[in-house]
Amino acid sequence: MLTVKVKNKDLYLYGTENFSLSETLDCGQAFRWESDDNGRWHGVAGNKYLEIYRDADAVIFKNTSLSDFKNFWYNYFDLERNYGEIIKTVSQNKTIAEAIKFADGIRILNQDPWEALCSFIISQNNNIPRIKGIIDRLCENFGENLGGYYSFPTAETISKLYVEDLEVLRCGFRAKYIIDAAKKVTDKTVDLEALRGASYEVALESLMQINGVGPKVADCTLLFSLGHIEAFPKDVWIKRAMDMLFDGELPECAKEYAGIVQQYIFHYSRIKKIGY
DNA sequence: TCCCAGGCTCTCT
DNA sequence: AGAGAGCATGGG
Repeated sequence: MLTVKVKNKDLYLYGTENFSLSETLDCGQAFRWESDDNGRWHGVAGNKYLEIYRDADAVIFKNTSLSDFKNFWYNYFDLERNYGEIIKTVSQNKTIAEAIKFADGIRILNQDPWEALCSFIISQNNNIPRIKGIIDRLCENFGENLGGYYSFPTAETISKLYVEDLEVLRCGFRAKYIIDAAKKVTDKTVDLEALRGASYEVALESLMQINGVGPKVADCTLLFSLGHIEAFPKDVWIKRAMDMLFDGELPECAKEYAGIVQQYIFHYSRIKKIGY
């Protein structure tokens, strides 16, 4: 049972279960969060800067109003979803139960769809430090200055640019993909918001109209921003882990929650270095 | 230095 | 329809 208190402009959230900030914010689903030496996380989402950390019995949202929490962060951190129940269901499989022991506090973020799409286009054939650097430069050069931090630039803003304009990002061959995505999102060739209610198959096909968007990038967008938790992004780690642990096929009890289970297995496979 | 990074496109069978 | 090269860039 979640309860909330506001003290001195900060919001205290009590009663959270299965909510680890580090497991959630540092598992490769979002690229704009950093932690400091004290284990406090700070980042930008929804044009808002947030500092967030945990003390003995609360998750503390610094300088956050009740309305910002209710209208934005509650959904962003997927606090409505009962992860305990999902873990119970998918733990019918012993291997999944074992994997979850290593990170039972992962939550799937509900990010802005355009930001997720653009970020995962940048992520292809790339590594996390560089992905973060490119996204930082994207926001600093084309986002809005919100007072020491920058918003993620809108698709409309990017749609008006040329490949040469993106040279400051040093993102290589991905620049043309970013611009194609921005154009198709802006002119509603790909109507991102409409994909929330679309079937998984329709949504996947729609996203893959974009040059540079294949199954992996499309699945990440669907999972991390559009509420399609049945999406199952398949990267090199997951492919190896799936072959080793499940002979390539997800157990029946996990299929409804494939995307969430994917995160548990991804985390587990990297800790255990499965396939190496 | 050289290898590779949470892929995708293009080309060639 | 399946396999493999090439892609921009820079961190380790």
